[in-house]
Amino acid sequence: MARKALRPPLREAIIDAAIDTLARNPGASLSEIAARAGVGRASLHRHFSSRGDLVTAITRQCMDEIDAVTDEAIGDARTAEERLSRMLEAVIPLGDRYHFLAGEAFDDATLQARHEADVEWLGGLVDDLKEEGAMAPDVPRGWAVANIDAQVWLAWSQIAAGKLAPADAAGLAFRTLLQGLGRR
Amino acid sequence: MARKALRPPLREAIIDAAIDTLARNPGASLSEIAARAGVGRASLHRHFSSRGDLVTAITRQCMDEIDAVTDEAIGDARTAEERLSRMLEAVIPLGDRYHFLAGEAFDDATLQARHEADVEWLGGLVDDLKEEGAMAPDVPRGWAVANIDAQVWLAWSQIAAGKLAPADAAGLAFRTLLQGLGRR
DNA sequence: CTTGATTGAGACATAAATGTCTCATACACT
DNA sequence: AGTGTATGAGACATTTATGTCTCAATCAAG
Repeated sequence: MARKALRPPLREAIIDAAIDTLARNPGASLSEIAARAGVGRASLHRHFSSRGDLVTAITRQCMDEIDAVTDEAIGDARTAEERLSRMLEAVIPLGDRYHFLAGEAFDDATLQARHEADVEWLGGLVDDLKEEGAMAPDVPRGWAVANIDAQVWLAWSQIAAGKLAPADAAGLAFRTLLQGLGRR
Repeated sequence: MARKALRPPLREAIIDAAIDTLARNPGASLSEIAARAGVGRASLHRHFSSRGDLVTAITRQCMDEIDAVTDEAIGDARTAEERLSRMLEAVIPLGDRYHFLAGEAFDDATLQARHEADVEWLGGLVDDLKEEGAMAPDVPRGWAVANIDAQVWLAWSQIAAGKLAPADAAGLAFRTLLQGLGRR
């Protein structure tokens, strides 16, 4: 036996290449993606019937990675503040793999629901932060959630542009979220 | 006389339509843009020889608007903090017209230079904020600049999504920048 | 070695966007 | 009314991306 799971490391290669390529250029062609994966374009179509299929697959893959990484990073955090900090440290380095998700319209209903669940998870974190007193209670929930997202992708893009040391990124994002750029 | 300047309000209509359309979907076709402008596709090509031409034109237009609006808003501001506040109030409402500029690769050298000048202007504002003590001196300049940009487009997108009242947006962005989301 | 499945290369048809062109119409100006 | 310009509609060729198909080569398992 041992068929389905072990045979094609090629599918993974294509997904990786697609993530890399589409992150740089969301409009990249399947030829580009196949070339980057070192794979014939026909073989790409053997694994993903359409472009939409591929996009759905990499979206799912990215969500899996993010969920896994954050779950693992947050495991032993005792406070919401700590959870936020750990989450930033874990997720920011993944920016180059998933920031293309921003603004992506989820045609797949499952992914749409999952994304909403992720947003809701962030909302819960915001609620907890407020309860702990780490976040001001009058900050709109949606604003806080959107800001957390924005800081993650901002930190990543600064790293990618060589303007920020990877080691400093998470701390800076954390501080900016909770204290802003102001003095003290 | 009175020829060149007064005749074609059509060029403006196309530019407006292009800004609207491309803001929603950066990959929109010229047909879509022409249709939204209520103009034949051929007429679009009479005013803009290529897609690149059009993009350059709307980029310039957006930059003009932003510069004009901020200059006017900032006129009588006495402190850097006040300049930041006024700038946010003035620019955020324009978000739907120019946020597509983010991540746009400037093929035109003039626009590239102009963009860099705008970034540098923001950098100067950051410097002044630090001198005034409104911003912590150890915040990296690039981080602060990127954050200001991010707050603008974040505020706009929250407004566009109906999650934030336009009247609250600038204040929230200002507060988030200087005090963060933290308590007090 | 033989068998079967997977791959790469490339041909092929289709669809869509782009840019050019023509022509009849509408409009502004005289 | 007469003239000239700008427009809208649409035909046209070109390019590019996409998806399907075929065929020979490769590779793994028996």
